[in-house]
Amino acid sequence: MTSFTLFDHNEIIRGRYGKVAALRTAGIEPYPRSYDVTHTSAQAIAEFENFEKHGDPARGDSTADLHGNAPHAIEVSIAGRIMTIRRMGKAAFFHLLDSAGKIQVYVRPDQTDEAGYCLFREFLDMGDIVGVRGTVFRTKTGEATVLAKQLVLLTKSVRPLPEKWHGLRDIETRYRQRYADLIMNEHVRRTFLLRSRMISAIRRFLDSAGYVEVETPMLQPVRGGATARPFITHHNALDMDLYLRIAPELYHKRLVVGGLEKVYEINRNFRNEGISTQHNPEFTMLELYTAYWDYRNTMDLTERLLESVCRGVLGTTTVAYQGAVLNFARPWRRAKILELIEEKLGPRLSWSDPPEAAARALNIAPENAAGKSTARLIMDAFEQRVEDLLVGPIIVYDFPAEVSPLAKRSADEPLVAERFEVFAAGFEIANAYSELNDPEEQYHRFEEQVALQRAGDEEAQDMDEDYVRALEYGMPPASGLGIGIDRLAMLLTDSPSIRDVILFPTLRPEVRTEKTTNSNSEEDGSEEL
RNA sequence: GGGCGUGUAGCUCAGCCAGGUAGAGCAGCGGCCUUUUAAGCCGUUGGUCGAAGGUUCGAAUCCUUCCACGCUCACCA
Repeated sequence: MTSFTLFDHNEIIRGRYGKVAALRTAGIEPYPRSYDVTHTSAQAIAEFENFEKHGDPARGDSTADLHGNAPHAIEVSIAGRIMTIRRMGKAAFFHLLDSAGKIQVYVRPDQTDEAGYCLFREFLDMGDIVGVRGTVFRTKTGEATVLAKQLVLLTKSVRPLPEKWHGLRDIETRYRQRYADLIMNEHVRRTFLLRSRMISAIRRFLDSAGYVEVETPMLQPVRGGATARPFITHHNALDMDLYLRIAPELYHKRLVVGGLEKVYEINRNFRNEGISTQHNPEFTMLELYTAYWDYRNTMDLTERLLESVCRGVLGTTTVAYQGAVLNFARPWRRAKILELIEEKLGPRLSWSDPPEAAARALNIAPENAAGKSTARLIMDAFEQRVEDLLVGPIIVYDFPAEVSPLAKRSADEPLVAERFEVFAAGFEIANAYSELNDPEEQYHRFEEQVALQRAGDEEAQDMDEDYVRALEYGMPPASGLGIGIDRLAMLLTDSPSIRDVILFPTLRPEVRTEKTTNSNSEEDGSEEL
């Protein structure tokens, strides 16, 4: 039996370890090194169906018959995990799962090699990974099936798969054991394949538009580029605290100063804030910057980019999300925040209204409005009462400069920043602006952030003197864009939670009740605060 | 952080309201079966009922606390 104890070894697992030992005794390696695969499941089926339709014109055609001995049958070598087994006395069918999907295999003693047949009879279980070489035929129920001529074990599985009909449902187990989730749930495999294709499509679009992909620091001495609470870590050799980045923005604009006129990065940001169906502590952002553009140009780019990604990934610009239908075909509606406030909530406001008047018009109780600026009051109302109503995609623009410390002010309205966000299905998927490149004004805006920090705002940004120094060299007019990759993936895969599009979402550590070991030496009664 | 909900066999779930020997299906194990599709048929093993306290003659069930997860509100992207 097994010589070690681990996790929750039960009767089934102990029995399977027994099989591993028995395999070795029988001279069969349970974990061999490699296998020569010629076809995926999908390729094998496609090739067979093509053969059925057209035959082999060069040599006369025949599909393999019941006994698999037609002269010119399609021969394949496939590999994958056994998902279901139907044993019928001496013969059996099983389904094999590989990266392309499932394919059925037929084993019978008069066709399968003796070693392979014996292996199947004596040792194989659901979950095992095997290699099959054989010919493709069609069963009497019409399924393209590989008649196994040779069958070999590639990896013995010792842990039983979840139930074959209901699959793995428990949400916590699905996130913690994503490997089991991926094995059992086809829609999960599809979701993550689509996410990967989506990111590829974005890279293709930007690469062909002349953007340079860059990598900028994750470990930052100064926090900036967004309003958010950071994670703090420590570097031992330098003996200094560092922030995990909340945004790469300030580094990208340094690169624009340096003459990289079109840059982008698709990478992780970290924000030490709440977790929800739309928030994971680490999440993936696309950020890009274009010299000589303002936010109008970036609006156009955003539309073209997302339309192209939808077409490339879904084959259409129409996206069905949780019952809503969105169309990403250009052009999208564009509306100012104040327009939408009036349209959805009624009052016609101006950024220069006194806060008391704005609060009154928005029906905000005086105790909730105390000390807040007009900009803050309007943004609160927008975020709480308008965003959810925006099916979109819609470009919402002209945000208050007060909440946009890195954005350029509007030429004709100094309280307003040239900034827009894209909303789709009620949540924000993009944020962009004309970049502030006046070093003196940037310095003063940082000073305002520092003042907010002193007043207790944990999300306010740091003064970044090196960034101001870079602006002093001169940054060309430029416009940047950030797109939340996870949220875009949610939209395109119709996923209700961000955790459905992140392979390993952040979870509390699993507490294991250890049945098999007794060495709880760390039991020291130390208390968490 | 607040509110609501969930946690029972490896997996999917009953049982809890109205306390009285812990159940089913799948998986496993032993049989039968050479074209099955959740294969079928016969037999059978498997559980500290999330954890710890309490009430009770007796707790999966009632009470308290704690843990994990989900939904939701607050905060954020």
